[in-house]
Amino acid sequence: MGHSQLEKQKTHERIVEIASKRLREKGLEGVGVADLMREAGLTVGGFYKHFASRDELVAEAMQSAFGSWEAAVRSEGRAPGEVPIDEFATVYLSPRHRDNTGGGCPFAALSADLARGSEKSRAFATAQMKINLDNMIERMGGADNETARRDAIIASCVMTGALGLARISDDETLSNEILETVKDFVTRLAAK
Amino acid sequence: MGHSQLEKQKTHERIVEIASKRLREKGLEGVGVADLMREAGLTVGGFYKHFASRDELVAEAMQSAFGSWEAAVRSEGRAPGEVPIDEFATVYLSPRHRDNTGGGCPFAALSADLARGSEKSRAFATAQMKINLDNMIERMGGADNETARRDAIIASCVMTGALGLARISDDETLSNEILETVKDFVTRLAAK
DNA sequence: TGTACATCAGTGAACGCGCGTTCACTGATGTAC
DNA sequence: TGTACATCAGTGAACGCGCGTTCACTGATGTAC
Repeated sequence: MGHSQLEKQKTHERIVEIASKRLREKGLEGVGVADLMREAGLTVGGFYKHFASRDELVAEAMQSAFGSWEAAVRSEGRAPGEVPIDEFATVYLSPRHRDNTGGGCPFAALSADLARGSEKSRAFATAQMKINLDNMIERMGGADNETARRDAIIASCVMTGALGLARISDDETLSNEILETVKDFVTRLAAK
Repeated sequence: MGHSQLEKQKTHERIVEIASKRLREKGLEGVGVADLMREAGLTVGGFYKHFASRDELVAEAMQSAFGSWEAAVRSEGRAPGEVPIDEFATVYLSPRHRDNTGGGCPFAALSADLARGSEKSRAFATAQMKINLDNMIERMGGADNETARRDAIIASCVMTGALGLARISDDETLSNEILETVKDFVTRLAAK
């Protein structure tokens, strides 16, 4: 196997990316080091050439998840204010997102894990939450709009809540109804 | 130690109650059998005089959590329609509830765990969700009110979502703002 | 350009610990006479 | 009422497995001459 710096870095990123996905799917304690390395096409032992401990990977994977989420939210490099709210709500509240926990919103996927996380990871999650809230405020008409902050909070809560409940329901009709109802609501909230 | 049927049943219920609380706090995989037994004042071995496996306890604890939650929602034996929505929202979105994950709403505490649960536990959770949704519809003006169902879905999503985000935030000002904002919103939604 | 050596990403077996589960045992209670 | 026996909730040590971590080793690549 080659071991140029570039190759090592690529391997590192591959492991983080896989972890970022699987940890959202199975929870922060739900996937083993060996499983992740196998999925990356490697064996267990090599793990510690990249991370001092499993915890360190979890931290990096969380950062990666939030980072790529924030990037996705700004879809195609547009500023959040330029992304129409109904476009955002349609994607967020789609069956596609509901069925793609691993590639989706980390707040919805990990909320309980984040709430009981270490001081450090809660601080990080809170900072990310503020960034995403600001994005939402932009979408709701900007900081100078009087009710924008209030509406942004409400929209953030309904949307994460809807995704959570829609993922629990094994009755797909109900699951879809939740997504649709909330999508319409958020769209109307922003149009008002 | 005595072992009348009554005493055994009481011990059984004590273990379930403790599990119901701790599992909501730490997640369905977050607490060990030995820890639970110790908290109940017993030793590990006795566990299997009450449950065939850890999974069986988890199932019972989930039923208990949802059961007592539904009972709490009907507070003081009143029908849900008799519980004013602002009273319900005030309790649900209180700092007290936020800080009491173990004694609180199982949907908010366990949403990720429920979403990736077994077929059986998802079916159970979905059934409970429908019951709680019906309760919320009652509170929103009853099934004959045209928009009651829609508003009940929205209220359920904002409230669970708000609790989730408020629990993540280590910035208490933001956490409280989320709770307050959503409480006002739900109250207004119902008054309309 | 070619050769010897150093580096280090990756290997895979082994270790140690925690945790779910098992098991032989205890001793208090209930029952039979 | 008193005595012998059966039952069984609870005990605590032991077992086995999974998983995070360690370690001696490999072999391909980069570097020095």
